[in-house]
Amino acid sequence: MFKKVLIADDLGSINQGVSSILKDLKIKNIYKVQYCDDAYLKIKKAVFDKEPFDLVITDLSFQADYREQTLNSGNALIKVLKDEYPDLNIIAYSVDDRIEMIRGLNDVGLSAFVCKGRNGLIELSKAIKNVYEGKRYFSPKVASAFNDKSNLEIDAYDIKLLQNVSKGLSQDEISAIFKSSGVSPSSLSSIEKRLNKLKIQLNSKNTIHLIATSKDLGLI
Amino acid sequence: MFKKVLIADDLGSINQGVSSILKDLKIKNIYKVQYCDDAYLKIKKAVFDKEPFDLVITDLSFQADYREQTLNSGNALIKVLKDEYPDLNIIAYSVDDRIEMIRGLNDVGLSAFVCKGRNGLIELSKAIKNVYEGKRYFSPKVASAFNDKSNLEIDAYDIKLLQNVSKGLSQDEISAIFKSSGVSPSSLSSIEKRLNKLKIQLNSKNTIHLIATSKDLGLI
DNA sequence: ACTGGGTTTATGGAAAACCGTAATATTTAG
DNA sequence: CTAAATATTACGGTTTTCCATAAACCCAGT
Repeated sequence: MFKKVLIADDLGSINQGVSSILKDLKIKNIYKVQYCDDAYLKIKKAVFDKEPFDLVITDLSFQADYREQTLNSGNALIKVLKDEYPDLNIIAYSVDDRIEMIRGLNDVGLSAFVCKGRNGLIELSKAIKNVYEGKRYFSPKVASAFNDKSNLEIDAYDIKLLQNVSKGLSQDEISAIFKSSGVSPSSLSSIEKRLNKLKIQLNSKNTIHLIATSKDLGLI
Repeated sequence: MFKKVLIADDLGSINQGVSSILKDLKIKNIYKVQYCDDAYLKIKKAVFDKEPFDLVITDLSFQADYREQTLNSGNALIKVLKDEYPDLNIIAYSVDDRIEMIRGLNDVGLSAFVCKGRNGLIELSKAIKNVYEGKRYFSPKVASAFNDKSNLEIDAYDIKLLQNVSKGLSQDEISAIFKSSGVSPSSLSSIEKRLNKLKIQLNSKNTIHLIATSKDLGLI
């Protein structure tokens, strides 16, 4: 198992149980930092000292405070690290699962992306094991953003539509609701078309299947 | 918040982060036991000493080993405890979410039932807070078994049916599959009828809604 | 063997979803 | 401003789901 791991997270009380997870995995050398710059420097120094980190687990969003920072987000940290140390294993561990946030990361060679909150710790543990075996891991919620060949662009409208469908409303009813609440497009035809697009993107056989996979992906 | 809590779980490495959860909640006196009998005795003694436990968190399944036990499951422990100390707060924390396993518990006055694995820790934390406020908490996966007025009798057949539906198969296709694999009933008509029954039980408007709620409940 | 009660299956009509195509708006580019 | 591209809406035909009713089957108990 990994021997030397760095955790970068601005929350002082490192999230529920991450430490215990690492301990369960028999990882002895655990280092924690609360700033991206610190993480970068610590990693750089470790390489210089010929005792590099095996694994870095980092949050994405770091609160800004009085300390002036060069790297002000996990994204930035990841990019610069992957640039300098392409072989370094990095796991993003974030509450943020918005497609926008994530998208910039899907080609930097992240080893894993785990969503906090949901299954967080269990998934993190699984992720670490996978990464140790040379595999990658992505939380179901965001797996599509990384794995899917199709750059699925699912926007707020799609989500709203899926939610309404999943509540058991007929496409006709949804059309009426959209019309009365000024959401566009609102015609039955457009709704059909949009659902079709989603079916193709999430390759689902029918609307039921679409809702099921949307649930699995955590889209709704 | 609760002051004195007992955790009963046969796994030596008390599950990922339960301790940290309790610490986060500022609970100071945490006791752990690995056998139901020990739990029972410890609770009895605490009452005798006039320092009773505020809360008991127990697993349901305990591995049998060389030690002869009077109480050999969390269910048994819970029942005997609730019998002697009706006001004691008990939270079941288990991987087991099978209806059969749970059913015996829905009238003993359990304070909460949290499923491990899923959201486990977050839910446990929420459950503890709820219980402290005098409310009860049940993981979505099993909520139906406790909350629903309707004794929903959803059997293996129903699950299989729902799974097939959620995979996007038409009722016709499912009928064909059931016929060829010797599952009964298999006619399209019976499948329709069964889905109707499920829709009523889970009060869903249509099949899509049914699948969505089944997903939410963790039935599939 | 007969009967009655349940379950499984069959049937038919209405509603909704499905799917392709075409018409109409709306936006974009030159 | 006009033409092209794109988005939205409309429409028709097919399939599937939905819903009610009825027939066939299975299985005790008499």
